[in-house]
Amino acid sequence: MKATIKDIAKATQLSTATVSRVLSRKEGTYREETAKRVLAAAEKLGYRRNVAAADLASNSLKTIAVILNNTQTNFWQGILDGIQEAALKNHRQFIIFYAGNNNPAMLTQALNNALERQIAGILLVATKMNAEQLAILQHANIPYRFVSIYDPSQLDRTYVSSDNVVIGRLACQYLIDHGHSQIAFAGLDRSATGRERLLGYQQAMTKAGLTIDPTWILNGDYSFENGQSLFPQIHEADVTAVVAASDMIGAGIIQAAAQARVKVPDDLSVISIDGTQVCQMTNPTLTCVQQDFFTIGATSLNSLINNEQS
Amino acid sequence: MKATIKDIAKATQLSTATVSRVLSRKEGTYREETAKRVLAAAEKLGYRRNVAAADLASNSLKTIAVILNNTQTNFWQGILDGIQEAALKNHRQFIIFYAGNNNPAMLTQALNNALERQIAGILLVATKMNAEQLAILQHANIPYRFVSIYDPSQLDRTYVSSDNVVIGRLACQYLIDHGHSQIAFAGLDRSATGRERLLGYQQAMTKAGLTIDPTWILNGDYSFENGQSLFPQIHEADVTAVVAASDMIGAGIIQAAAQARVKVPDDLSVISIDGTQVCQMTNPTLTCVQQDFFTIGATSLNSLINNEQS
DNA sequence: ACACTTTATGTAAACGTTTACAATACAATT
DNA sequence: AATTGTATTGTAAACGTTTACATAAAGTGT
Repeated sequence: MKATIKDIAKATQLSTATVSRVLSRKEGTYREETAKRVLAAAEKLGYRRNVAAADLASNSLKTIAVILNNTQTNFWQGILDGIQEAALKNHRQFIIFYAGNNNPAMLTQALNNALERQIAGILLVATKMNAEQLAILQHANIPYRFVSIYDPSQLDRTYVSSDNVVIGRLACQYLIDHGHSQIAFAGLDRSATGRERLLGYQQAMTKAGLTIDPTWILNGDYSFENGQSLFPQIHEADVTAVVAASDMIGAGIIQAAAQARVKVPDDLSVISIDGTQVCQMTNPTLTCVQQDFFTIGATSLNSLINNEQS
Repeated sequence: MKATIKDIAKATQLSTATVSRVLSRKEGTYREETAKRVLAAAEKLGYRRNVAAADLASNSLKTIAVILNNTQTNFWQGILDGIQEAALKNHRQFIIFYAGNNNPAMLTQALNNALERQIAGILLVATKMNAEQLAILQHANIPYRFVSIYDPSQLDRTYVSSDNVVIGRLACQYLIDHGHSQIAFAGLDRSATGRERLLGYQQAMTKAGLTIDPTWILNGDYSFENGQSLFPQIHEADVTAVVAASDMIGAGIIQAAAQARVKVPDDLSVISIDGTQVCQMTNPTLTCVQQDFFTIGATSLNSLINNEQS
């Protein structure tokens, strides 16, 4: 039988109101000595606050929900660390709902589970939504942010990500600067994220006076396997270099290249986008355009709570 | 203003009790036709269940908390997928609390946050606890399981993991079978997990009539960087092969070996423990003893809910 | 026609907090 | 001495559900 504030009230001969005030630190509404008695009793009884009851009573939503989609790529950690730091600074708690591995049914479920809780807002990490899910989200009338991956249908300020046009441009420019003129772009998905990176790539090519062969653009899903499976097409295409849409894509390409005895970077240069630890694990190591996932995570949380009314 | 069952009751001219019964599917207590009316009204009003209130009223704890420690290794995904599948089968929800990157303060916080919610039990993924945290956990009088990494202080049945002795033995035996007799063991931490794997390694060596030089045992923390930094010691030690305590350790060793122009596997054989995707990203790819993370995750959840009274 | 069972619904208390408002005690001011 | 103000505590309603118990209506068997 768990101890409640009533038990503490009884033990200290105080009212539950006073106990509550002490326990939720409503400073200036109680005497130091009273606080000591209450805290001592709480400690002794092994009291633990019941957030559900508290939220229900106060009708104030403090908790942030994070929906985590298990993409094959691995940058959650940085994003979560950023979210955590920002949450700490703002005295917010966040809880994570797992949406499985790009599984629409699980995502719907995670979304519903989150919305059934008393929640101040939702952060969607690496999440792609279908129309139905988007409708649920918008209907809920709760602030949300797409983090790192987002869709073109999103309005202003509902997503937080790197500047993907710049990223695409930087990656491509790096290869151009190293003397390449036939450059593929591999592993893009059809989200706005993918499209913008592609745009950056196109800008860099155009600015350098280079033309792009349509066979150089290879769609995908950011995964390692996808990188491996795209390699033959890259190899056949008439290119000397490739921008990989993620580290995982890059690693997959490098691995498949090694298998096919194609030398990287001599026969094929690879640059990837993300900058996770994966870049150091391949042989040769991957050159990359780095995303600051920590900042993306922190920014998304801040943006969410500074604009909760939205 | 969110819709509540009261609103639905008003709209349908029914009592909140009946609405509640329909909404929580207490079959056989209402007519089909009533259910239709209720559901229609719920839909129309955009009703969403308030889990907090429901849990509070029913006093039944359904939600499982998962505490996720961000180790440098990357097997969460498999474990989470396993937990998710088991949760689905048992009609349970789970929510994840992030404990940061091996950060004791964050872990304490995550633990407290979890305990403040209405929670049926706790799954601790890759979590190492200090005495204070363990005391909190045990004091809470809630069932829990350590998943994959656990401490020797844990009692029977409070952890779910691979058979780490067997894993250590298998890894070592593989190398022995391939003709090695001087075998190092690198990257072990001081948890029971680490110790048991070491024991398995020792068993295999002893059984093969081989003696172990103390300099062959290298402690660590399962991380990629740790693998890289251990390489010089492995190189200096008089060994032809090494068991890496994790894929990350293995990848680190391989990378450092490549840098040092030591040929793997000709000059140094490496076998790793885990079997994550990382094994395919190195060059050469890593041979490994595979852990079934999915099953570990699923088993841990099942074990938890089948023994909740504990 | 009777008692008895079954089915469907309603009434109201309970869960553990928070908080508006009321009440008290005491000090300071006039 | 009466008044006002301030600091501290208490009273009780409210949050959105669930559920034991009560009730009513309809069906069953004799």
